[in-house]
Amino acid sequence: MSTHKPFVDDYLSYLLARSSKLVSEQFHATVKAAGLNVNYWRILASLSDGDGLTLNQLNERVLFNQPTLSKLVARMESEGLLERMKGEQDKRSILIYITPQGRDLVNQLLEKAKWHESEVLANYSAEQQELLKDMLRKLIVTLEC
Amino acid sequence: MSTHKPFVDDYLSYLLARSSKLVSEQFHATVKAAGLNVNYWRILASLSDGDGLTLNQLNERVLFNQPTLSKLVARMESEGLLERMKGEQDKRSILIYITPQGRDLVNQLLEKAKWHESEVLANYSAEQQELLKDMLRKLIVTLEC
DNA sequence: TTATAATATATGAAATGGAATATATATTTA
DNA sequence: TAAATATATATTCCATTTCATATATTATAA
Repeated sequence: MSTHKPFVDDYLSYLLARSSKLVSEQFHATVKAAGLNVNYWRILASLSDGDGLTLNQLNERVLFNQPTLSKLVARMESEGLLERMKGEQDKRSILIYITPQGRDLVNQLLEKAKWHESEVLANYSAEQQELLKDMLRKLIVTLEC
Repeated sequence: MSTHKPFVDDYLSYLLARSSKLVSEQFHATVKAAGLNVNYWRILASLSDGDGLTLNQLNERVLFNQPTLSKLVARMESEGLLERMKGEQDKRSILIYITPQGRDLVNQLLEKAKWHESEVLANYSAEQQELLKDMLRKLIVTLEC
């Protein structure tokens, strides 16, 4: 009898990638039903608790590539979800704001996202949920140095 | 004084996506130095502990799209990293094997991946490391139902 | 100051990825 | 068994992303 464990099942990066993909894909259907794609959703969610970020600041949160985010933001502006304004103090930068239309969309989805998360974590106690998130947050801080 | 916590910093899906991306990107430099891209690496790592998987079986592990994996595997075969063989019992399927060249590459990287992981997790006790991985594995099982 | 370097964002060509569909084989049903 | 349906993989076409670079502005140095 073998107790061999496949490499990937004990490899943190794989466990993170797999769980991340599974969670986000499960919610994808809801996002699409609201007329958004996942990238739009991630951008709006990242701006939801405080907009007026520059493109670079936003990019630090969403972790796209700068040209990718640049194009996505331009498209979202043309679709009425975001607004871009030249920075006052630094005229190279652009500040990104959510429009009322974008706000409506994201607010609906924030509710659904919280509900989905509670479904995903239904088997975990409140303490375990916090523990998991804390470990991930700690990991993120470590990795950002 | 505000204790407001941004939505995304308390949102599991975001924490997973962010930590996943940060971990894998940090290792990306090593992968590239070995002459691979991340997709190749994920495919080889997934086959490293037992090849001869069908395209679909492999796709369940790497979580790409079937056409994407199909093309990647074809390319990797043409570059001498993999070999494809028609299935014996089911001739629709193809079985995917690592070539000696692919094996050499992945073996080098498996070592480095383990080392990188130990760096990433240096701040965690052995118990905490297992706890984190166990929670992620449990999450994956939950999500796959 | 003016020249030089650095930074923020945008753009264009090329590579990549995804949705829909084709092809080949297997399975089921009548 | 023949026809219909299902499954595994490949392919085509198109949208998106990426790499390299351009442009505009700011900061630094001579």
